Amino acid sequence: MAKFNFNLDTLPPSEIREEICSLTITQNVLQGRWKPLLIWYISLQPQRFGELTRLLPGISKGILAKQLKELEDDGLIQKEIFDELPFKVEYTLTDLGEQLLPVIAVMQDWGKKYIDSRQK
Amino acid sequence: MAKFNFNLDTLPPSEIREEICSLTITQNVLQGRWKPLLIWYISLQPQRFGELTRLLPGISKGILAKQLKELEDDGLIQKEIFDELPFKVEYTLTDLGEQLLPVIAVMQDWGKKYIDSRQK
DNA sequence: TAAGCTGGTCACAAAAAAGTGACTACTGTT
DNA sequence: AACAGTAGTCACTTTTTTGTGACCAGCTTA
Repeated sequence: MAKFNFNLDTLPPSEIREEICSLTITQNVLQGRWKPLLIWYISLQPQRFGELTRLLPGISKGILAKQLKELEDDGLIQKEIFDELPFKVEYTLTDLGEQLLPVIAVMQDWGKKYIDSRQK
Repeated sequence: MAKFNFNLDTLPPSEIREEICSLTITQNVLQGRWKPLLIWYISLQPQRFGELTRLLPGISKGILAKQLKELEDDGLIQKEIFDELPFKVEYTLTDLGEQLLPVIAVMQDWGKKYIDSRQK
């Protein structure tokens, strides 16, 4: 069953529907405990699978592989396999992934405001 | 057990830690299937409980009450009870909640880019 | 030869999130 | 008197997400 996230009985105007859809899409793409951090780390420099397990404490290989796969399927990151021995893999942001960086940046800005507001 | 989301054995520099923390805070505050939409609807105009159940198709009263409560506890929205009869309740954004609107806006911008990228 | 590195997959268990339906208590309408 | 609307709460079930530990195959180092 499709999730429209708006009421089909009293259909909102199309510009409202568009805002709801675009917001929900971004939310879904970022849904996952490690995804925002993964995108941010990969934006700093291309990252390898093993390096990400070291950067993120407590992440399991299973969920790391799964969330990387989902980010790849959503077109945010790409995977490059180097056939050197021992072989290695590098994850980098796609253009679409780069375009997501403003979202990460404003999230960080707001997080700092939140911390400030709690320290008063 | 606290979730630092960074590696305590090889502690990253403090400016990196700060970015990780602020990003994770914002992520946690927005975590919940309906929260971004709730914030957006409330930013359009003060909203009542019943109106929100009508705007959001399929949301249950239980989860709506829970997510509103969490947003209130996090200081993003405030609840005003009017003692008229029949009594009514209105939810509005706090200052901190208003400051979150840029996050919602860039999420919507990116969602539109994502839709465009998929239509090619 | 054994252990450690590379980057994973898989089945299962645990935890977290979300949904369901009944119930509350008050007022206004029919 | 019965039903609708106000805004919820509560116990329970279902669904989704995350974590756990074993396993794989090829290579390097001690």
